[in-house]
Amino acid sequence: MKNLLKDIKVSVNEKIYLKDPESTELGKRIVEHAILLIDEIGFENFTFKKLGKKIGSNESSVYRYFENKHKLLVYLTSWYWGWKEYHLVFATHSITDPEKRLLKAIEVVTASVEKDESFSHINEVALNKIIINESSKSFLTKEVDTENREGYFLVYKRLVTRIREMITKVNSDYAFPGSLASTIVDGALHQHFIKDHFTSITDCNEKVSPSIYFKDLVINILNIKENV
Amino acid sequence: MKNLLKDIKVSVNEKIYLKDPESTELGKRIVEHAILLIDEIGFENFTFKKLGKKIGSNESSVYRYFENKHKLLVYLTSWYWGWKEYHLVFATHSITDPEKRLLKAIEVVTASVEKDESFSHINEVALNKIIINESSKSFLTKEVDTENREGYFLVYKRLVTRIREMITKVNSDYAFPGSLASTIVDGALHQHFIKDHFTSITDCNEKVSPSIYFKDLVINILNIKENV
DNA sequence: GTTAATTAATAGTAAAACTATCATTTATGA
DNA sequence: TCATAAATGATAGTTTTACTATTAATTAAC
Repeated sequence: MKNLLKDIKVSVNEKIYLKDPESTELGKRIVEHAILLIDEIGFENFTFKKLGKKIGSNESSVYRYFENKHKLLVYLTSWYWGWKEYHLVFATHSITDPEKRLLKAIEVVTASVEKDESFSHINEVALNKIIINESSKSFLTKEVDTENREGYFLVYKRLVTRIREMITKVNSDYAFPGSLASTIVDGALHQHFIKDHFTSITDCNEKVSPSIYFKDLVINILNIKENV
Repeated sequence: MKNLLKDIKVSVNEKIYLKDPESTELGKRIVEHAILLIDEIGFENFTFKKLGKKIGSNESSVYRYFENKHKLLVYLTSWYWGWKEYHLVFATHSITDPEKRLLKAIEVVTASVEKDESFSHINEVALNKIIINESSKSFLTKEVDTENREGYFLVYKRLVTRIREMITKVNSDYAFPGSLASTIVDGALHQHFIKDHFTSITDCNEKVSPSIYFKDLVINILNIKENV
């Protein structure tokens, strides 16, 4: 699977960038080091000036690829969810049993990225940390409705929709498949965050992953039989 | 209940502010209009200069109460969760049946604030909108561990802990009471957000509230009998 | 009614978040 | 391979943010 995924280009909505960073060497360096720098100093402290310095390039050059750092964050989250979607599709397409399929899907979307799969220039481990710590800032803005209309969050919504459909396949009587699917995706990021920072309010830790918690949750809610 | 709650002072960790805004008229005006202004223009666009102008006062005066706008946000979220905690305690303390108690607690923490209860100078409807849209920014920072050690998030964690304990009372065999409690509190905010902005990925709407979804979820997970 | 505390007004700084211009390097294709 | 276009780099400049410092004016307290 790793090899198959290696050569896939994750496609991101063209409106998010001014110039496709995948189209040039500089663009790739910008994305590569933006990920490392945001992970290192946090999104609030991240600036294009610092990024320019880090890649031995210029602030103004970065501005030719992304309007501002918010758009860059939207780009990174969109890329991440697109990448997760590929993993999900690959990991589940050969599974015919709906229950097994759903559980595998949950495993994929709730799992944290442990080692860099070297998908081109992108460090997925660092990117995953950014998604946990920063991604909600990409939509928690006053511009969310305009940007949503422009399609900035399509990949994310499509991923949630895929899980919703799998839930419905398992139990068509369940009344809240969409809410459950969005709770799993958002909730997993939240559990990952609090297991690292607010340990007292979660049961997740090194041994019990958010995956285990959410699979158990879904098994209970949808009345999946034990021997799946 | 409304009258009882009216005279309670929600206490916020002293380290969060430089000078207690509840102690002076100006302080109250700062908090009152900060809530309205952040709700209006969003946290990113909010500045102490704009707030000073709005209250006919000075930027420098605001700085005497709060170090910066981040601390002000921490203050507001802490106040909100303290206020919610009072509601939860009042609404549940007379209920002896653990299952009914838990469901009432979930109702309280997942419900959106529909009308201003006029708790002194604070507009709870606007504040609730801020909690939905901005509150996660208060802990999604590089300083989260330091600030957590200083007790900035104690009220929030205590509220989650109360729900965790209620869950355990209902079903002591359930393995993830903490994760479930935190999922409910965080997940409810998320459902409120997406029902307003990403309608395609939720089943919540004007008729189906996040409360209904989460109560059903908990009933299923903890095997609560129907006639509660 | 004096003194202390609080608030208001003003000014100033450093950095962020850009925009604009022009020089230089690199790529393309006739 | 030379000319031209495109991309990048360097520099400078603007506005706004996020403060700090100082002093003046109010208000409160004893």
